[in-house]
Amino acid sequence: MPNKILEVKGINIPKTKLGQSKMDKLLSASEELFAKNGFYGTSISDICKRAGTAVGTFYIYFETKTDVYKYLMETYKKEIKEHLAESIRDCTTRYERERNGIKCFIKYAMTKPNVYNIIWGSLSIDRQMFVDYYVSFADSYSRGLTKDGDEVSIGDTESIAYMLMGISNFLGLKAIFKDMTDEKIDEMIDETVMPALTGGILK
Amino acid sequence: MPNKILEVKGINIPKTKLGQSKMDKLLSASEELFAKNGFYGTSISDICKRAGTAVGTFYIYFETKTDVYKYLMETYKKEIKEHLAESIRDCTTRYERERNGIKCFIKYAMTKPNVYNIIWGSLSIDRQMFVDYYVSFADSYSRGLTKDGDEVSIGDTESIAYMLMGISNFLGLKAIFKDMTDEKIDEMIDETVMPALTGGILK
DNA sequence: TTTGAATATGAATATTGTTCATATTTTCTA
DNA sequence: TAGAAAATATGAACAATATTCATATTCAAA
Repeated sequence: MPNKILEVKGINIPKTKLGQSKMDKLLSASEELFAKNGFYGTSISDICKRAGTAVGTFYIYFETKTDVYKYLMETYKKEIKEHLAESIRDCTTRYERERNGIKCFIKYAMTKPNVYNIIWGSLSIDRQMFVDYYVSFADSYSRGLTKDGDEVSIGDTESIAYMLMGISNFLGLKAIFKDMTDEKIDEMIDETVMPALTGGILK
Repeated sequence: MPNKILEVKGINIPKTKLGQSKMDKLLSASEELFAKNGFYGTSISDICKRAGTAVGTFYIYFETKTDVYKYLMETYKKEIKEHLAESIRDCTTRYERERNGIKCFIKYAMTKPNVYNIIWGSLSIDRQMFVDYYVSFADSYSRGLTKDGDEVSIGDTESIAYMLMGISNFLGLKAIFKDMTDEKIDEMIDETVMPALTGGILK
């Protein structure tokens, strides 16, 4: 649950203990209700009811309903980047970085299936948010791949980055659809995905 | 624009010329407005204004606003499957089928950038629609790969299918973000993507 | 303790998705 | 072709929603 409050446009950071507590409750309630009923299946009054606040309180901290959404997306983005950085910290080869990164991403997605709702759903809510998210992600990825250039297939690094992002994201989807366990995920990555990444998906 | 009317739950197919003309206009208006302003940025009265009908007319053909969305998604699904089938019809190797399939998908996405809005956005609107779409897509893909098993990397075919779907989808995203020309797309596939698919993304 | 800033509140407003009673058009039958 | 039945068109009315705002309460610093 969110405890460190991020600075995001459309968000008014509270300045007192009372305010922080109310905002925290509003954020948790939003996250839970968005996960259960979706963005548009959740009304502000639903959120406020669960958070134990009046509707007006919501609008002290969030300028619009979309802004809570943006805030949650920013939270996930930050969490994913931190998890990924941590997961590849001690790796010495690109192979290891990819293996750990993919496993990490999928396992994160499993604990928060809501990431897809939030990130992909942003296309319906605020296209620019969606574009910024993936462009920024592809940029970091691309830089990393360029550094490890001698361990990566020839060609345009940015395209390779998009390919790898696509692989992680869709394997995450599969894991969610099939409700895979951590063991099943490891098995999939070690026995199918990594061999395909090194030996080629097509023979 | 939609001319052959699909049978979809929530849709009432018109039985007269007048009805068909009205429904066509409502569908075109919906498609254009969803593309420009998104599903939730478009109101029924917006759609009806543009289509030149009364609001009540909308509800003769569509039970809810979400049902127009479902209808458009069904249309795209059908179109994509047809385009893909056509693009790989004369191929003799898996390599050719993948190359043509990926190019075809990306170019289709370029002509209708709205596909992502519709298909990925469906996560926010009707999760089951989204799941059904990709599960059914993965199933077909998987069956195709199994048939060509000797040309495909070892391991679980279904996982490979998800990897390849991820690759196509994210390269399509890149093409849209960067507004790539057909030539640039061909270049990307031929010089970066196909070598990575056969030689391995990681060395 | 005092005082201004921060916060809380929920009734009021404008907009939306949806319904429905009524009017018109189309199709089919006699 | 007449005319009845089915299909379609219409927009005012309704319930639910996101957002605003005037007022009341609480907080934090002096």
